[in-house]
Formats: sequence, structure tokens, C-alpha cells
Amino acid sequence: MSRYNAREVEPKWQKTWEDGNVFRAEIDRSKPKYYVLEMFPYPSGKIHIGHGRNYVMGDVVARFKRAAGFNVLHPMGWDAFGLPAENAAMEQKVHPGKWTYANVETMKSQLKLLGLSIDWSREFATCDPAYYKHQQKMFIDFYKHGFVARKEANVNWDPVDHTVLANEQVIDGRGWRSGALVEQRKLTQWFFKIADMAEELLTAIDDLDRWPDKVRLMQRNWIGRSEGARVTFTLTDPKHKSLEVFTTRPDTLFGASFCAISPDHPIAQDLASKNKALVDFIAECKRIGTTEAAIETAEKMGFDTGIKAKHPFVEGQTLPVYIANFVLMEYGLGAIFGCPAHDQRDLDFARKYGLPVIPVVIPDGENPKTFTVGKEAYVGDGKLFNSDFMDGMSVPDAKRAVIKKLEAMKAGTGTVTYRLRDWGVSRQRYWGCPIPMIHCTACGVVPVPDKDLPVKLPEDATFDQPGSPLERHPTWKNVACPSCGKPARRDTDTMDTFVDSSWYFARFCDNTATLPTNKEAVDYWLPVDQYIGGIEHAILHLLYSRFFTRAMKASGYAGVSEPFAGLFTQGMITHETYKDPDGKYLFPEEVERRDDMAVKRGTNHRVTIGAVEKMSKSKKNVVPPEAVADTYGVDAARWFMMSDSPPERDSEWSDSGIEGAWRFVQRVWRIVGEAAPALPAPGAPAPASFSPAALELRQVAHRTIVAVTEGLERFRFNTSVARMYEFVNFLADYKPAGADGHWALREALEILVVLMNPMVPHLAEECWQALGHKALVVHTAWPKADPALTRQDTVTIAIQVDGKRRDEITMAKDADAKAVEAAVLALETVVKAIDGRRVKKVIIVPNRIANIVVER
RNA sequence: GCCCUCUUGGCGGAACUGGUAGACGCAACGGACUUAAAAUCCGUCGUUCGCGAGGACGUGCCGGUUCGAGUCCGGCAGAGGGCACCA
Repeated sequence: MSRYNAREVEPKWQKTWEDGNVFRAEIDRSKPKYYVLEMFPYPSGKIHIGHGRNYVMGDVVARFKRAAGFNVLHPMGWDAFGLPAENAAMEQKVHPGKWTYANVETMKSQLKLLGLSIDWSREFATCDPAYYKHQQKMFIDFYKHGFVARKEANVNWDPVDHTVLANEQVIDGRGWRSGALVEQRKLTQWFFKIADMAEELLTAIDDLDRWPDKVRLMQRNWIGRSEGARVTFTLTDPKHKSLEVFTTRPDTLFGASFCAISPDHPIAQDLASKNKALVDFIAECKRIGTTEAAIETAEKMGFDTGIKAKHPFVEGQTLPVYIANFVLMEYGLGAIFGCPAHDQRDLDFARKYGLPVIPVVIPDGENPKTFTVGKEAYVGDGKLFNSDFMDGMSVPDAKRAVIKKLEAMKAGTGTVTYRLRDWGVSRQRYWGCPIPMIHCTACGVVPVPDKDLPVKLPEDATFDQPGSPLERHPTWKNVACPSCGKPARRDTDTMDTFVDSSWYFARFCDNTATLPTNKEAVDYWLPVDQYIGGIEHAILHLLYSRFFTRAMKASGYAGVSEPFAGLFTQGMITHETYKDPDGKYLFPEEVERRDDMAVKRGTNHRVTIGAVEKMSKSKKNVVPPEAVADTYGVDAARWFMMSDSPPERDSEWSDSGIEGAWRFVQRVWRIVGEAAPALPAPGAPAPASFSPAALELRQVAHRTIVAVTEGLERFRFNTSVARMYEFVNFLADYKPAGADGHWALREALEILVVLMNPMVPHLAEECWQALGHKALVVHTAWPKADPALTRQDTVTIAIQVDGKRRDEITMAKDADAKAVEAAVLALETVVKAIDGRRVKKVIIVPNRIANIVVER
């Protein structure tokens, strides 16, 4: 019996599958369809283990579903536009397209190495004009259907490089290359009007029952529906007569001690036009950056405008109006009233500027005369006080009452707002899908006519200077207005790459369609039955795709509203990060461990070991899969990736453990090879009866079918693996005797091979052949467990006395509770544990546990 | 700061829906086989007390609910993800 040689065996079967077009998917209405999709990769250079786990997981599902009788679609493509290609262009003087396609080549061969059951005929890259042409077409259709708007938004501006920076490129408020303090600039940009769809996207979450609850919750929170009120304050300023604010706590209006508006609020902007101090203040607010995290963690700052707002209910009471850095223009109305006693941010602000803190809600049981708010705002439930007509009301009653009163006075109205903002899609970059719009001084914004699509990126762009290559290209932007024919200019922005990934799953249904989608194909294949990807995409990518699919449906390109019926979010693969003395990241293979320290390989340079973080190219903490596959074979790597961590959990990559997977591969091969010569022919009729040993083997085999199948269905790949280990351990000890024993062994080995096929498909084919089969395992149906063999006749019941385990007893399954009680109380160990005390209660949980509660 | 997770032996983890904590794998240790090594096979493996039978403790920490909590509730700590221009 020769050793299993993965290097020879694996390419052989990959060729067999490829030559036979085994994974080509076609519409076939005689079978139920199953669309399994892993989030497609950005071609950053190389596949790492984190990707590998994702794709192997999807492949296990695809192969399992195929065996279970489904018509499976399992495609792959490339999320090929993005910032790293442009950075590479600047650093390495290589065109982004060339860089990207080179990476695609590398990564495709790596994926092929993994033996994935992918229909490669459907492959495409989003940077191909044949793909983005359709995206431009849909952009225009969405524009015509009212899903697109044009408005101003803030961007990070690097004043030295004259470039718009991504949030990632802003480090501690400075540009990553220039080191200049980043400013915010307003630009007019294109938006998808996702906010208009907030309610629809929110309520539809209820029906996504095959999505993880945590993702549904995150999306709900992101959309952030909140009921509240708009309140109009009359201002003392001669120019600005009134201020409208949004609040979720109108009930606390009597506790208001100030109003605050965003630095972007029109009133703030107007006041700044004649106030130098205010200009400086706003500039300082802007320096914090555009990210919510930065704004929320920054120290609260306010600028007193001197304007006063009149309290709507209290005659003569006025509130100072501040401009404050923590008020976002994008949320609500960009203006609030502050009630420090019942909002932490307002409290921090009030303490800093010496504003009054008046509690108006009191927790039950507190004395209104002595109740005060110190360092912590009281945000809980309670009864209103200090609040005139609301005194004594609960918070919800008070909200209703105050809105009613405001409406009667025409000083406000009840309203619903959402945290979700419109999706800004304009990017001042080269390597993206050009926005197919033309700006004409006479006609305004004019869409590019269909016949002129695609608007292709110019090949001869330059990357040797900062700024937008499209903007500075000498000729590209000059174009005749499609409407009046006079000279006009193209939009020089490209689309956010999230647009590319918001519909690729629909294009996979037919990547040759002349329209963006082929209606017959999308109606057949969509929605994706099982979508698999990292939890880091739980909000943006998934929400954008849900929006985009709805917009496609409205434009006639899709028949469904929800793109992903089932979602599995896998945990991230993490690894330590390493930095050399210059602070540059190092790859793990560049690092050498010496005792307690780490040094750069081949040198004595001390390496700093940083945090354990998700594998990413920018941090270099990646492990390529080939190293593992070269040594142990792809199947061992696949098996190991599925065996250790539960897939939804983050896990830190370690090299130990892969040897165990390799031993498993060898062991299965040895067991099959040693047994094969003595087995009956494939398909031999079953003997009439079985010896006890043969029967036990059959029971173990059939119980393994049940357990492994359930594990795969529930994405518990690691427990399926454990059950197969147990099965193999049992098989290794099994000594067949007689014809029945050999028949049972063939049955068991065939079950094992088919069950392990989704995870170790090359080994499975090789074993299947060794067992005398001519057909491929990939064409073999999933085994069905025989209920007569999986039935359990006896059970072990644990016995507790006062909740402490004392003994166990084997009983017939579903034995009568009275019989169990009698048997348990008769046991010597139990009598001893009771020790003569009075038995208060006996709890019998059928087939599980007996607990005897005694007097203490 | 806000939202969402996670925390079980030396390590990865198992434990259906509140019912025998530690399946399975890794590492380690002891032994068999071998001239030797590799491979393979057998065994031990949460902590602690005990010669032993057996007992006590034990699922990040503090508290609660329950006959019974890794699992449910409240609080705390640590780690990770997201926060709208990384993908």
C-alpha cells in the first residue's frame, strides 16, 4: 500500500473535473436550484488563509448541496476597482489595470489550487468595461427613476497634495503622505437616495429569517428609526427669526437649558460670514475629521452665538444658542435643544459652559425635593416633574402630551427620523466606474446616451502627481453636450466601489447578457440562497446591496427585492502584526522567533509584536495558503480550515494542527486501501443478517450520516469533522469477519467517502476509485440514514442529589418516570447520598437526568 | 463615544431548546515496535486532597433567578468588528 501522494492525486482530479465541465451551471427546472456565493475578493495581490477559509466554506456547501440533489450555481469574480491599485500606480509606476489583472491571475491560480467547485465560465472583473457599462446604464436608469440626487457633502481635503483623502488615509488628522493637517471641503456629489427607503429596508429585515440575528440588529441600529418631534424656537436675532430642532425627548422640554446647531448649519455658516472668531471655531471643528468616531470622541466644544431662543411654553425664558461640534448636520435637522439632566452629551456640554441642569424626569421612589443630577445624566424611566402640564405623567404619556400641545400651538410636530443618510457615491479617483453624466453650461446635467456607453476610463492617465487623474487629463473630459451639441464636460468622478459589489451577484446569473441582467436567468437563480462572507461587511455592503436590488427591481432588472435569502457571516482570521524598528509592517515569514523575542529574519533587528488583528494586506499579517498546501496537500489544508474553529467565530491562525489533518488524510487512505481487496463488489446485495459487530458498525455509520449532515446544514463544520474523526477511529478498530462483516465494511467506507467529499474532494475521488467505482464521487448522491439503524434503545440517565452528580443509570429509552424514580431511589450510591434525609421532590427529565431534592 | 460580538484545560474547541462540562483535534508525557529514526500502535492528560475507594473546586470577574446555569437576567473587566471615502 503506497502512501497517499497529494501532489500527484490532486491535479489529476482537478483536471478530470475541469475536462468534464462538472461545475458548469445551467438552468434546469427539473431540480431545485441553489445559489451559493462567497463575497468576491478584492485582487490585492495574493489570497491569504482568511480568504481561503471563506471560499472553502462556500465550496463545502456547494458540493454538499450538489450531492443532495440541487442544481447549484457557484460562481467567482473580482471586486477589481479600488484604492490600492491607484496607490500601486503611484508607488510602482504601474498602470492600475495592469496591476489589477496581474493580481487576478495570481489569485485565480491560487483559488484553482484549492480545488473549488466553481463555474469559472461566469467569471468577470468589475473593472472590465463589459461589466461597468451596465452599471453606468443602471445609474442613468436610477437617475430617471428618482433614486439619484445631487447635493453637497464634506470630504477630507489634503491641502498639500490637493487630493481628497479616504478616511483610511487620514491619520491623526493628517494626510498619510503629505503629513499636512487635513481640512474639510464641501463638494457637490452624486448620491443614491437610500434614506428615502429607510422604512422599507427596516421592515423587510423582519423577513430575513435566514440571516444572523446580530446582523439584523446591526442593520436596524444603523437605519436608526427614531420617533420624536420637530420643535420650532423663535429667535431673538433680527435676521434669523426661528430655529427648528429635532428631538427624541420632547418630554424634557422644560429641562432645556440651551440650543445647539451644527457647524454646517445654514445659520452658523451665515453668522460666520461676518465673524472671524466663528470662522476659526468652525475650522477647528472641521479639523476633527469626517468620521463619526472622531466627532463623538472629541471634546465637546461650543461657540455662543449670542442669539437667544424663546422657550415655547415658558413666557420670558430664553435659551442661549450655541454652535457645537457634536451636532451633526446629516442627522435630524442639524439642530437640537439640550436637556443636560437627561442626556450625557448635553450634560458634559452644560458642565463645561456653566449652563443650568434642571431634572424633569424622576425615577420611581426618589424624592423630587432632593433629586439631583451630578456627573451622570438620568436617561431612565420615571415620572415627569418641574414640567407644568406634564407633571406626574410617564415618559411616553408626556411625549404624546407635549407633541399634542406643540401641534396646537403650531410650534412643532411629531415626526420620525432615521439615522441612515443618503449614500454618497462620487469619488475623486481614477480607478473606478466613471459616472456617466455630462455637465453642460446651457442644459445642466445630461446623462450620457445609451449609444455612447460605456464611458471608458482613458488608458493614458498619469499617476505621477496627486489629485484626480481624470480631472487633469488633457482631453478626456471634453465632450459635446448630447442635448445641445455645444462643448460640455464629463463628470470626472468615479463611483464608490460599493456600487460595483451591489449587483455582481445578479450579473453572475448570466455574464453574457446584453442588458445589465438577463431576466430569465435572474428570475431563476435569484435570490442567492446562501451568501457567505466576513462579519465586517455586516452593515454597509449588505445594506447597499439590499437598496440596489430594490432599485433594480423598480427599473426592471430584477424580480426580487432581497438579494440574499440566507446569510452566513464567518468570523475573521486574525494574526499577530509585526513591525520593524522603522515602524514598517512585516510579513510573518520575515519574522524569526528567538526565545522570548522576535527579530527580522537573517538580522538582529528587533521586531515589535503588535495586536492580533484581522488579516489584511495593509498590515501584512497574512499567511498564504500555498505554503500549507505545498507541504501537506490541498485536502489537508481544507480539512484543517474546516476542523478547528466554529466558522462564525474569529480565530487566530496557527500552523500547529495541520499535521493532524495530514495524518487524517493518510489514515483514511490506508484504511480504504487495506480493506478494498477483500470487499464485495460495488452494489453487491445486502446479506440477510448481520453479526453483532457488523451491526454495530452499520449503526455507527448511519448515526454518522445524521450527525455530519446536520453539522453541514447548520454550518457547524467543526463538529461534522469531529464526528468523522470518531467514525474513522471506530473503523480503524473494526476487524471484518464473514461476508456480512465485509459487506458492512464496504457500506461504511462508502458512507465515509461520500460524507467527507465536500471537505476533501480529491481524497474522496481517489478512495472512491480504489473502492472499485467507475463514476465520480462528485456525481454520487448524499447517503440516507436508515432509521432502523439510528434508533437508540437505551439511554444513560445522570443522577443528581441536590444538583450534584452522584451516579448514572442505563434505562430503556422513554422509560416511565415512575419506573426511573423507583430504580434511581433504589441505588446504593443514591441512598448513601440522601443519608436518611427527607426527600422533598424528585425531578425526572425524560432520557436525561434525575434530580433528588432533599431537606437540608 | 455609539452599535454589535466574543471570553470554557497547556492550545483550537464540544455541550440540541436550562439537564452528566471538557466530545474531537493539537501539544506534552509514558510505553510497544525498530540497530536507530520516521511512521504506526497502546496508555496518561482541568486543578486539588487522598495509598485507594472517593471527595472538593472548576466555563473571564461579582451578584441574581432556578431542584439544577457554560447556557437566562443585572453589573464589571478584557479582546475583536463596524461607525458611512479600506474592501
